[in-house]
Amino acid sequence: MPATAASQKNIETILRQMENEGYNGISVDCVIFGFDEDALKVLLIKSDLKDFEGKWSLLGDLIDSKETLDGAAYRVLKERAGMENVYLEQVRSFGEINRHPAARVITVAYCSLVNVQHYQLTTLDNELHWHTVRHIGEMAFDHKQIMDACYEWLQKRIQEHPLGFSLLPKQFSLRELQNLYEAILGVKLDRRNFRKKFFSMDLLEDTGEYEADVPHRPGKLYKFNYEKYQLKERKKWFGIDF
Amino acid sequence: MPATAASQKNIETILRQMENEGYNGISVDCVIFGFDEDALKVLLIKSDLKDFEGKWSLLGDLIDSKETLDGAAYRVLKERAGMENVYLEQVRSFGEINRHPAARVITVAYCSLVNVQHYQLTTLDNELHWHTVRHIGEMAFDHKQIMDACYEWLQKRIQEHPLGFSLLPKQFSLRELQNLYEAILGVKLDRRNFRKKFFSMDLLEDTGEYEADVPHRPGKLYKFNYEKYQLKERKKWFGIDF
DNA sequence: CTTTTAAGTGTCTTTTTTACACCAATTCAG
DNA sequence: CTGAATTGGTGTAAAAAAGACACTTAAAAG
Repeated sequence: MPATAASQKNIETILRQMENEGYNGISVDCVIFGFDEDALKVLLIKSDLKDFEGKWSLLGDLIDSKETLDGAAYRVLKERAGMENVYLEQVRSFGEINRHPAARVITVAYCSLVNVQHYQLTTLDNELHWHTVRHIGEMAFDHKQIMDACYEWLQKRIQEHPLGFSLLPKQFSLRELQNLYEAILGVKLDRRNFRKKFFSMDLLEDTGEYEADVPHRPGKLYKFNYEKYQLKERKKWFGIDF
Repeated sequence: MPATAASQKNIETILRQMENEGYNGISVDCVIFGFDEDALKVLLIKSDLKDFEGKWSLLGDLIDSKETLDGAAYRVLKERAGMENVYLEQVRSFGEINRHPAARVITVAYCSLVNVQHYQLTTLDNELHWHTVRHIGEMAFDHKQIMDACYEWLQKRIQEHPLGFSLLPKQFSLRELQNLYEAILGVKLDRRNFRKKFFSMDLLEDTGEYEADVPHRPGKLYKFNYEKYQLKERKKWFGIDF
């Protein structure tokens, strides 16, 4: 039986047979971060393995031999969370020998950031939930370790690439943007310097509109100018520093 | 037949059988960069596959189900190049469906930097050679693409971590250090600013000795203070910029 | 109309980066 | 022995970026 994308029923059987034949399994695991109520969340699913009953795990599956790594990651996201049009990036692979109880499985971790509001989880998926990153304890497999690695990757990545805007509505206030960065980076930033920095990058476009339904002075709404960002040739800059 | 570390003779047979049974293979490939005569080199081996006769390839092998990813990478380096005590880092995985002609093989790329002088290749290994990175053309498999990705990774990595010192003798002049950075980054750097930057990091230790056998004024020799580097707590610094 | 909350703004200081030029030490060629 | 060639070693000024910091304004809630 090939190591194909398997239904959840027989995955343990497949893995055990694969193990007996001396093969390695390969899977992808998706770490989907979302942002809601000023806190960073991550999308987890109840583990379907007896060994990890009650524990939470990442969205993953074995890779089919007819799909690419990226393809498998997108498929998992669609099959297990109904998510499409999400931008995934590979973080790294994890290959400790006993990381999976049933067999030797090497996994490739993928990471993404989405707007929680854009992906209302169907109530059918009551095994699928957003968890506040700060409050997550033990997880199934080595998934805590994978999630931590992805979180560190994200903190670095978001400082160098405009990932954050996918977590915000199309139009957002600078407060929302700053809350997002503070939640992900885990620090407080100076409001004035934050604004100065973003305005100097010249990638935010004033929409002329204002926040509504806030119990205080409403802020201007901006949108991110992706075209301008694409045009800016990536600054190769050489700042040796360690 | 398990997907174990296989002798070169039957690797194609193993792969074909694995392919027939619907399994994915997993390999590691090592991109070993070295520095010699002011040029960046990479260690390549003649491909052992008929499909790629005469082409150069990275040092790689299938992963055994009883070894970790890192372990496999270190084993490959020892078995195929006789290298030990090398620091390897995982870069990322490559999983295009047809990247290997005999079967579906996903590979995890590892990267390192070594001092070419420390690893004289035995003349027995006349299939193993250092190649100037700038001059490399076509390679076997998707190994050119992997090497390019590792090269980009290296350029970024060396600006944030003191990888470069493993390519230099224990004691080195600032010119040697600068040549190294210029070779890897592919740019010319201002000599005075380069020196200022490195001295301000306070990680170079004056040995009191001087270069010898140079056809010009000899420079002071320094060594890198790894202890001091370890002590410096990693500066988590928040400089949003893209 | 008072309180609360966050929006919006500007300046000064410090740090970092960049640009740039001269004299000194050594080898080599003649 | 001398001059040419080559690289070592140094400092400063200007520009850019980062960091610290306080007050007025707009809206909502009571």
